Amino acid sequence: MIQSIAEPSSKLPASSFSTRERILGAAEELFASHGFAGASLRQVTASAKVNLAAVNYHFGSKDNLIEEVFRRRLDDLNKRRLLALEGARTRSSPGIDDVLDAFIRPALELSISVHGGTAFVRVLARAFAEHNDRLRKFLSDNYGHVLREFAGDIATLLPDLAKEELYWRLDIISGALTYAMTDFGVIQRPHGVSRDEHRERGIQHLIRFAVAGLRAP
Amino acid sequence: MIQSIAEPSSKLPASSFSTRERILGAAEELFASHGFAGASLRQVTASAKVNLAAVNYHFGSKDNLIEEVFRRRLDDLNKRRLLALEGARTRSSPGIDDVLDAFIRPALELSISVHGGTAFVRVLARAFAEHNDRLRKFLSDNYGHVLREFAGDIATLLPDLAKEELYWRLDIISGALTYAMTDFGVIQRPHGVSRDEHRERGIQHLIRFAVAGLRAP
DNA sequence: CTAAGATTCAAACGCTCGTTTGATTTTTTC
DNA sequence: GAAAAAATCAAACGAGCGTTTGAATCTTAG
Repeated sequence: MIQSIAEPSSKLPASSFSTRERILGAAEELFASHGFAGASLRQVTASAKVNLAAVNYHFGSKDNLIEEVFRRRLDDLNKRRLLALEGARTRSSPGIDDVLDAFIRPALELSISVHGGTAFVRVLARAFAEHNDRLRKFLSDNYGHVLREFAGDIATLLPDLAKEELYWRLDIISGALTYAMTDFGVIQRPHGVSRDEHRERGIQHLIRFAVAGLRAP
Repeated sequence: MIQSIAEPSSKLPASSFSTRERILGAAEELFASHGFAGASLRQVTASAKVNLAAVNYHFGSKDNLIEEVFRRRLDDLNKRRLLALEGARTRSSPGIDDVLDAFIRPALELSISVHGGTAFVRVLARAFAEHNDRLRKFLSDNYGHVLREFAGDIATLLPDLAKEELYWRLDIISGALTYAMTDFGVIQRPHGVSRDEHRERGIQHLIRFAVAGLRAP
């Protein structure tokens, strides 16, 4: 019979785990390059080298698979961001750049160090473009409290900045960060510079830019 | 017989013009909300109240229709941006904010004053998320020279800023601008503030943020 | 007015989509 | 090692996809 979908983390036989993970990895890659509607389950299962019916068996539907692709990465990203923020707080006198770094660096590390992370960041950017209400609510639930946490810390560091203004600027930074991490831009990667190095440079530029923007009069 | 697709601007009977425009408008709206793969030609033609075959008759294919949706708006946007830049140049002593305004304001005006402009901006954001090579080449062809024009002016205003750094920052601004204009963000529109007013405020914040970011040490 | 051309239309084409089914194989449990 | 449960599989389902066709209708020009 079909196993419970409601508790995906309940103890699963090791054999099924492999199939599940293979599907998630292939889906992440294909959603990144073709979009949610553009990537078919036949492409996904072929790439994952599993049977077509495995998706509906393990996830119930394509929509649930999409959601699971997000959950797997976002849970981890949020934990790392909050951990990095804790680290910045315990520093002697943390500056705005420290807080911003705690926000940006985990996303950078995800995008370069985690296998499949590059694809996931592109999936995330697609999610922003989707005005799909279900997806937005899901992201807001998994994302909103982290943003508020960071906003609180920056607010105490910039006491003269109006709350509304601060939220606007953090929102702009989020957009620019998403954009910067996905190689959307027109900037060509120079010869002799690796893809990871190129992205690292982009983030350095972004942090400098963002700090100055936050401090704007 | 089927008319030439190669010259869409050649004199067309007025009657066909109406059908063409209705298709473009409906496609723009549906591509914005469901994506290029997610919106079907049957949805488009139903929304436009034209026959299904009209799309292939007037545009040849779905891909050509997508391209035409971009061309219609981008030609105009680019003209307005370069015109605004000309205006800034003839000013007595134009500052960075004047140049940035010339870049951002036409996009803002498109998104609030032009019928369908809001939808188009969302379509544009989707195009960024698509790594579709054909689309990227098309956008680069229609967009690259304008970006270079603005970069040149800002470079003379910030002579100490390295070329590479400048291009990075302009790229970040482009991403943030696209993001800001599409209501991607998490900021809720306050009660009593119209949608247009809300977007106008966002742009004001963006310009202030961007000017400070460009001037970053 | 009439012939020619441009446009619209209903219908169908072959294809791929997400999902379901029921049998079969593998794994777990006692 | 046999019964139960979980997982995999090939095959098919109806639906929707982009595109094509050929006839019908409308518009234009001589």
